[in-house]
Amino acid sequence: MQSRSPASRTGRPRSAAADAAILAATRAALVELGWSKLTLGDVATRAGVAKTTLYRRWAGKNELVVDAVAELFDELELPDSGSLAADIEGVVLQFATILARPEAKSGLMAVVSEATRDDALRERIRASVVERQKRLVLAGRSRAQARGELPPEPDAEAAARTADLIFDMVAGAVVHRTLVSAEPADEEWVRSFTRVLLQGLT
Amino acid sequence: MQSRSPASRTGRPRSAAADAAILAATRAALVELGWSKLTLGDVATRAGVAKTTLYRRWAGKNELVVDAVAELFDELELPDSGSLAADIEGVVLQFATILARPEAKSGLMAVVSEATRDDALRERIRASVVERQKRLVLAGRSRAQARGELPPEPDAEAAARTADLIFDMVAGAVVHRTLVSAEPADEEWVRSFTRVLLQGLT
DNA sequence: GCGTTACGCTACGTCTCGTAGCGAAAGCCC
DNA sequence: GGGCTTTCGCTACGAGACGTAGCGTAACGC
Repeated sequence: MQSRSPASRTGRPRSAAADAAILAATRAALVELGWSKLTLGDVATRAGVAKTTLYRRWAGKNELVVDAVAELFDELELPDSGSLAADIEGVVLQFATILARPEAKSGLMAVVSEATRDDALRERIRASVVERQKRLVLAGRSRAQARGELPPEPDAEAAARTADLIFDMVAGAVVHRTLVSAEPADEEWVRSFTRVLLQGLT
Repeated sequence: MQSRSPASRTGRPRSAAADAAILAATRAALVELGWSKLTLGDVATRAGVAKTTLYRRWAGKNELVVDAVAELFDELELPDSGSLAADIEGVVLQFATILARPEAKSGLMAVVSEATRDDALRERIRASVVERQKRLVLAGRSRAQARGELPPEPDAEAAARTADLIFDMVAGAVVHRTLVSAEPADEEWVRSFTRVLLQGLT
């Protein structure tokens, strides 16, 4: 969602239902057609809105798909399973499950690819997907430090670097396993991965 | 390159120079235009061939870019630096350097995205990029095992699984760091990453 | 009711796609 | 050299998506 200018309190308000319908239609189109064959005209028809309405809210296909996919990851939550290993396994498995869905698979990588030449788009992805879910890493770590499973970081900067590294390793490995190797990131794989990661962090 | 039927020994042979020119033109177009704005007509013009010639050799944009990008990774080689940590750091840094190039960035992720709905394309990627470079993991490991830095695997199946896991972790982390986090995978980052990975494997 | 903004609809020029058809060129074999 | 086969360059084409403009209507706040 782009921040509409807060001064605009007059006139007909934008339909929130239309936003939801458009994003849902985008995901449905991603499932059926994939990124490359998805057209904005088709999305508009599915959502029951005019094509012009769609263009008034999003700059293009890229921004629309980022918003549609970002919602998928909001259902992630950190389980409170008592041990760091189980916490990581739980979150990684959830992440893998979401990423296995076709709308996430074909949508996410496509916009990441586009973002290599579009700074604004990359920032949009970072803010609405990555930074939003980094909370899981931070919460899991502080919980583990309270239990004494992880050593405290020497300073704030090092803590941020480590969190970034963990995020890159977790997200990267799951994405590569799922999309490139095209093998399921199932429980057995998650256990092996967690063991390597956890042993490396202590 | 698709395997032309070996029985066709008659007629005018295909120009090998044209193949090279097309792949080079594809990389140049990826640099200047990126994936989404790259058109096959433009590539043909750059390469100095007719558009029809291009369609006679490749099924479409996806296959062409896979071949063009795959060549980039052939320059990877395993340094013989004496220790496993230095070997890994060297390869990861090479990989990161290649991936930082714009033609690799925008091309690779785009075809991976397309491959989520195209089994043949995914297999093409796997064969010409992933499987081709997995040699580095295998060579590095056997060398480290000979030096006693890594324990021998119990059986062949477990060895293959571990190799796959390592590949997913290395490639995934570098890709995520470079493309999503959009931070350089420089020497400092590579050292941190290698430390975590290596400690997790022993 | 009045001003303002969002909406649906239609129409349009532009671009890329992928293919078809043609004559010419470049090899092999006799 | 002549014939056969396949590739090549070129042109042209219909199809489809893009993104925008213009218009009349609908929905809100004051």
